[in-house]
Amino acid sequence: MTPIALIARAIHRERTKAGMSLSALAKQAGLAKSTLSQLEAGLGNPSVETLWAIANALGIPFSFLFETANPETTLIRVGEGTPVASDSSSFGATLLANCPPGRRRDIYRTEMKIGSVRRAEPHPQGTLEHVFVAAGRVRVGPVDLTEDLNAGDYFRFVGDVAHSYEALSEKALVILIMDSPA
Amino acid sequence: MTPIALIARAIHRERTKAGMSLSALAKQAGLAKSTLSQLEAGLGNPSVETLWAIANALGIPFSFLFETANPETTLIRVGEGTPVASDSSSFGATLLANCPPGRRRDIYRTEMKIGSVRRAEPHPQGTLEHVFVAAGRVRVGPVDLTEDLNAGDYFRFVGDVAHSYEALSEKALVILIMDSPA
DNA sequence: GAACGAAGTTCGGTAAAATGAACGATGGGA
DNA sequence: TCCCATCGTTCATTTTACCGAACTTCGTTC
Repeated sequence: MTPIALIARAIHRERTKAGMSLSALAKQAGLAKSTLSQLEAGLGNPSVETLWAIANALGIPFSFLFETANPETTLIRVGEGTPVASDSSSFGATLLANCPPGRRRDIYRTEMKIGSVRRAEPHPQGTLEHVFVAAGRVRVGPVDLTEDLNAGDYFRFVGDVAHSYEALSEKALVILIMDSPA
Repeated sequence: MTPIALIARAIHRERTKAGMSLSALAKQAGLAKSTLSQLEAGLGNPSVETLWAIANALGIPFSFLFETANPETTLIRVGEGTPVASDSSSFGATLLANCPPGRRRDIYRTEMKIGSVRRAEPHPQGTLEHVFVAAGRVRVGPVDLTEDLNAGDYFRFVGDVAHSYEALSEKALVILIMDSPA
């Protein structure tokens, strides 16, 4: 896979995922339409600055443009889960998720305020999302399978279907781990 | 951090790590020495093909050139970190750590009480520990480089040296992500 | 049906990235 | 000491990525 084809597809994928037109993205990124058009066509050979502008306009991390791209959910409430053996009673650990080979896990801190729902378009096939609520209350999950989580709860669900995030308390802080095929 | 400076450092870091001279890398990658020289100097604005050639010549995955990858410790306080742009002001996300290929990340929830220090023996070479404080205050890190963290803080450090965990508040809840070579 | 706006695709001009040769600096080896 | 290989940098030239405007489609509206 040539890197240009990779990026061409990534740009197109992320753009459509974001629901933006080519013209709109070009304007947002401060690029010429023609530039974007050629990039998505797999022609051209974009520079770093160009890619940076695109990633910014799309609201995605820079590295997303280079990604090649069990449908079960797991919910572990505070106090649930099997503890990992520890010598000290003042130190209890619970394994929430072990990492299968051939996967990558990107870690995000996400702050949410009450009143708006963030709908996320499906991520690439095989993506999992691990959500840990640090503070506040949130409602997250696949659109028809959302869970209400309190501080300390852990929830895992598939990210390759439409899903949503919503703060139920005034503010909420969650750790989001995007788990995708390597 | 401008992406060009990021890449400039990444190229230099990976090249020296590989023990290659600038000239040798240029020849191997099929680029002009001058091109590489300027790139490492933080001038220039490389194209994808140029970066691809460099990554290939270095024998590293393409994405390595975009990593913040200081294998040392990284501390991101609440409110710090470069946010991922979002259309919604009520939803802010920060990328704390992207996942390099060939690594596994196990996720733990850890509860700590005040009064005892947990000393951890070194883990296998190459292990990283990601610590996110959900509640309370903790002191963690390599024994001579501990950091005091408040709720919401994120801290990453190498786990292949002796390190310790200690709760500074009555209770503390942290998410621990053990990041080890696959 | 004509008129309009927004979609994405070509096409010359220009700023700039990549080249290749020349440069001074450094370090062995004969 | 001299020679010469190799290091990384600098500079004129060539190549090309990006821009802006013109163009083609495709829906929508009057």
